[in-house]
Amino acid sequence: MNTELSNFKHYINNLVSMDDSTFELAKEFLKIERIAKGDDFITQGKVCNKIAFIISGLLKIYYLKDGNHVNTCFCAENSIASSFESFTNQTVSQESIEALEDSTLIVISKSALDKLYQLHSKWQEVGHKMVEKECVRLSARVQTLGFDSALEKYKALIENQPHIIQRVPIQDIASYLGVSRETLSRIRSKIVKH
Amino acid sequence: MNTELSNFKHYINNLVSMDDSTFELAKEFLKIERIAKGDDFITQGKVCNKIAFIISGLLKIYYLKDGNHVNTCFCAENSIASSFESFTNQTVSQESIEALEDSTLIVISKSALDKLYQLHSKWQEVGHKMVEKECVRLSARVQTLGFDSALEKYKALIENQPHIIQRVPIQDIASYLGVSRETLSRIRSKIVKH
DNA sequence: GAAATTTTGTGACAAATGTCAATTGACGCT
DNA sequence: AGCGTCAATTGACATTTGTCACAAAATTTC
Repeated sequence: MNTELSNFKHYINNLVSMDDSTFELAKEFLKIERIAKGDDFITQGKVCNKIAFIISGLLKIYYLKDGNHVNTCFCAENSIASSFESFTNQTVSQESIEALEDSTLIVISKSALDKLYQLHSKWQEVGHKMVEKECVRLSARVQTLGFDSALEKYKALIENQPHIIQRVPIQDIASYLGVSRETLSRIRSKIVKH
Repeated sequence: MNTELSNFKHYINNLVSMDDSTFELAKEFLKIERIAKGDDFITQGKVCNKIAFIISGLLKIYYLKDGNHVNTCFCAENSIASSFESFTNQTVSQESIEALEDSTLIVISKSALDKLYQLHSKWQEVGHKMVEKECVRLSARVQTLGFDSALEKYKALIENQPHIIQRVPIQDIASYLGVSRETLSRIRSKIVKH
C-alpha cells in the first residue's frame, strides 16, 4: 500500500503543496481496487459514487451511440478516472469506464471525499484544482475534435499521449478521435511511408 | 447598479445558497463595464485578469486558426464570460472575447476574486461550482462536436440555446458548430422545407 | 432612398471521410 | 504446423462536407 500511496502523494503535491499530516487524513478513506482487463470500473446507468487514482494500468471512458462504443477518454497511470458529471451531481451516469489493461486503483467514495473536504480545506483545494485541470483538458479536446482534420487529430494524440498509440487497439483510438477505423488506418500508413 | 446586481444575485444563489451579508462582501469588488458591439472584452495575446457576469447583451469567445475566427462559445445575459485557462493560470490568452451586441457586464478582477475567496469560504464554493458547471458544458460540447453530424449539431444548438439562432449571424454559428457557412445554410433550408 | 457593403443562399465541383466487402496479418490453442 | 478468431489493412464506391464562384437579400452608410 505504501509504495502505491507515494505516487498518489506526488500527484496531489503537484496540484497543491500539502504537508504530510494533512495527507495522512486521507488514508482511512482510501481503498485499493483491482480491475481485470475488460471489466467495468463504472457502469452506465448507475450513479457513479467513486473516483479513482490509477496506480497502474489503463482505462477507457465511453458511452454508447447507436450501439457502438464512443470513447471519450483514456486514463493511464498517475491520473484520475471517474464519470465526472455523475460523480459531482450524483446523477445516473451516461458513460461506462472499462479496463483496457489489468489495473490497480486507489479509490475514494463520494461520501468519503465529502468528509475529507470537511476535515481540511486543503483537500477542498485539491478537488477544485482537479476540476480546473479537467476543464483545461476538455477545452483542448473541443478544439481538436471540433475543428481539426483527422490527420491533425491523430498527430495531436501522438504529441500529447504517445504511449496510448502503443497500448490501445486502433479501433478504440479511432473512436476516441471521432473517425472511422479505416480512415485512421489509412492515415497511419501515410505517416509511416514518410 | 442595484437592479443589475439582483440578476447576479439570482445567478449565485442558483449555484449555492448564500445569505445577504455574504453576498454584500462582493459589492466593493464589482465594477460595471459596457462593451459596444464589435469591441473586445478580452484580447488574445494578453493575460486575462477578469471575469464577467453578463447583465445584458451577447459575447462570443473565439480564437484564430489560419486567419479565421473559430468560435468556441457564445455567452448571453445571466451567464459568465472569461478566458478560463488564462484567468485561472494567469497565462497568455489564446482566445479573444468580442461583443456581438452592445453589452453590460459586472466585472471582477482576478486579484479581487482571490481576496473575496479569503473573506468567506462560501465564495470559494461559488468558484468551485462555476468551474464544475463549465466542465459539464464542455463535456456535452465534446460529444456533439466530435461525434455528431452537422445536422445533429445544429439541432442540438436549437435545443440548448434557441435564442442564439435569432441573434447571431449564420457565419458565426457555422464556426461555432465546426461546419462551413454554406453547409449550415443548406441544412437550414432543408429543415425549413420540412 | 440610392449606393456600397456585408451577409446569406445556391449551383458545380473537389476533397475528406464513411461504409461495405474482401484480404491479410497476428496470436493463441490444440 | 494447422486451425480458428479477432484485429488491421486495403480497394471500390457512397456520402458528407468543403471550396469557389456568383447571385440575391439584408444592412449600413451617406
